Amino acid sequence: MRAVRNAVEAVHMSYAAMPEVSPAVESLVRQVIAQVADKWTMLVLEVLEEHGTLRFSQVGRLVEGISQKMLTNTLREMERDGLVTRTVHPVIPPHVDYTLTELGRELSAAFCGVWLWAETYHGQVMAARAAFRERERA
Amino acid sequence: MRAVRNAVEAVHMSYAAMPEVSPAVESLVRQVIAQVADKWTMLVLEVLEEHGTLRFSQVGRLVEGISQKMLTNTLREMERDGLVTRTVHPVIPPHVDYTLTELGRELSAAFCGVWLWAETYHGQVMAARAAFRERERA
DNA sequence: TCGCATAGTTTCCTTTTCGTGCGTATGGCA
DNA sequence: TGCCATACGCACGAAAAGGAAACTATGCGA
Repeated sequence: MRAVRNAVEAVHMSYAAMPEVSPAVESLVRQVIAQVADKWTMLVLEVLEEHGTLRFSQVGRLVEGISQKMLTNTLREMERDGLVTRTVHPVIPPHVDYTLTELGRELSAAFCGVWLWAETYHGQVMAARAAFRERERA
Repeated sequence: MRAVRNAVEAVHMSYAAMPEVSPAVESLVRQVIAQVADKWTMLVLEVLEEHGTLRFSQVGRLVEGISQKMLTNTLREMERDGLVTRTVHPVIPPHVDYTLTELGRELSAAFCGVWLWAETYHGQVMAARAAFRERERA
């Protein structure tokens, strides 16, 4: 949080001088972040942002590596948190659509920075890992 | 990835027309993201960004809720990935400092968007959850 | 001489996570 | 008369995550 304020206000002010966020809000935010920063959530968010409305199995194919169970769980949680809307067409065989809500699209945009970072620096991360392995072999 | 390109280029172009990232790079990026989006990593990143250089136990106190074991693991992984530098002062009792690298600071900045999102919208998330509980009680 | 401080490591144990496989409803197709 | 397709829910078990506590080394102060 305070890190966020830093970036937003773009200043080097004394930390002690900054207004404190209430601990309750702080813990809520942490909780929300911990859930939302989940690996599958991020990936589902991305494919929905990319492709718009998708069916259950389409998401499953696009995310790749996710099991049906985790796909169900992830989509449920995202629906619960208001990130996606779930539309059931009561036909047989079943047909269910998922779409990002405005909240979901905002979150996806917020994650862009992280995706960019990963794209930009994953080479450096790999290099760091190689160097680390070298060092610890001694 | 393509979502990132979208944001960066700020266009509504056909997805098919966009240059594809190689699957190898794609999977690397996913792997890096999955590791880096870890709950403890994010929190450690935040306190180090806030406070600059910190000792092991200082990080432990500031992160709050983390066990010694997880703190060790998290810091090791972050060092391995080149996010922090670890400086050992060979004295007794031991004294070890941790500082964000440039890479770590960049990542921290990239996460700012997510922190901001959480701060801005956690109320809406809570509301969505309450509404969801209502709905499923039927 | 006792024990405290520091940054871990290691062991043991519990909890959580996750994959796999099976069941389900039913209209349409062979 | 089967059997497939779709979007799950459920149960079992393996694997991993994670917490608690003990143990390390050792100079210094009481």
